[in-house]
Amino acid sequence: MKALSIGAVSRETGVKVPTIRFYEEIGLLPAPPRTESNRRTYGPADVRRLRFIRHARDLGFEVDAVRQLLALAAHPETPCASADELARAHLREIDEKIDRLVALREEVQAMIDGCEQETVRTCRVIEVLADHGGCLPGAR
Amino acid sequence: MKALSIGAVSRETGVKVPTIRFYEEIGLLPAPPRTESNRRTYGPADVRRLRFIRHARDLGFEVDAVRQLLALAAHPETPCASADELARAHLREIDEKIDRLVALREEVQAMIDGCEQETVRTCRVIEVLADHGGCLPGAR
DNA sequence: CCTACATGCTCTAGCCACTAGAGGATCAAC
DNA sequence: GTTGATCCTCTAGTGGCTAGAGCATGTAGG
Repeated sequence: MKALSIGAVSRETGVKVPTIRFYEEIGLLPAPPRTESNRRTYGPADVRRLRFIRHARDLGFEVDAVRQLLALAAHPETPCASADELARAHLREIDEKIDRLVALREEVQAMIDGCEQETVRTCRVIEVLADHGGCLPGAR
Repeated sequence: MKALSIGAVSRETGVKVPTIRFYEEIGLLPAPPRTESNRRTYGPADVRRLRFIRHARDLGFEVDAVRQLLALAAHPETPCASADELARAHLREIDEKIDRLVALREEVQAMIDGCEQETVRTCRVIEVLADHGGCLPGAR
């Protein structure tokens, strides 16, 4: 009926045209039928799928996780424990990232606070970087 | 006097051997002299520079920022305002990342909380992804 | 002195998730 | 019929490394 061009789908979903083609390439989105002149034609199901993908990506799920979530969404009768577990794992990752960033923030803030705004010779920022207290070789 | 091999420098600084070579390639670390058999030989200055680089990278400074910080560190007489500004800009970036992650965390948490652990058909995780409320096309 | 094995070298390719650009075909509107 | 938007494929680039192939050296034990 009303087949959509890739540009129309892009406007509908907010996913950029090259990204849609990329998702097709990596198998996130099925390859759609083409017109006589070789243009991709999409239907409503593709739009829904792309929106799903975009939401998951926006929430920071990795492509592999999105693939799993899509597979789960395709089987409404299965228990949702696996989707839940995916989300929980993702939450743990987010928490870890936040923790790391907060620790980092404090270190950078301390670096800035210590700086007396004179010359580089006495600059805390440079000094901290040049001789990081409590640093062990290989403690990465 | 006591020239260090790339492996020794790696152990001293905690920077992996291939990474040291990579830093040389991108011009963060000067190309060191070689032995007769073409092996890199490093001195104390290289170790200091690498440590500086590693600390800055550990603190999340991008390579370009590290380059600028190194240039500043090389001129002790210049005012440190630029180093300070680099660090402040970095702090702002960290804050933005934290804000975004915290917002994300809440959204994912809400998604998990709403899930009643039944089948995928009623799973909030899948549902939220499939139909994200308040979502505008292109609002990325 | 010989033999392992570690370490070094260069070069290429891969990771993630796209993004950018070249060079060309096709479509819609005027 | 012409302009300009959109589409196609293909290649290459981003950042910051990491991994591996295939080879040449260095070092320690026997």
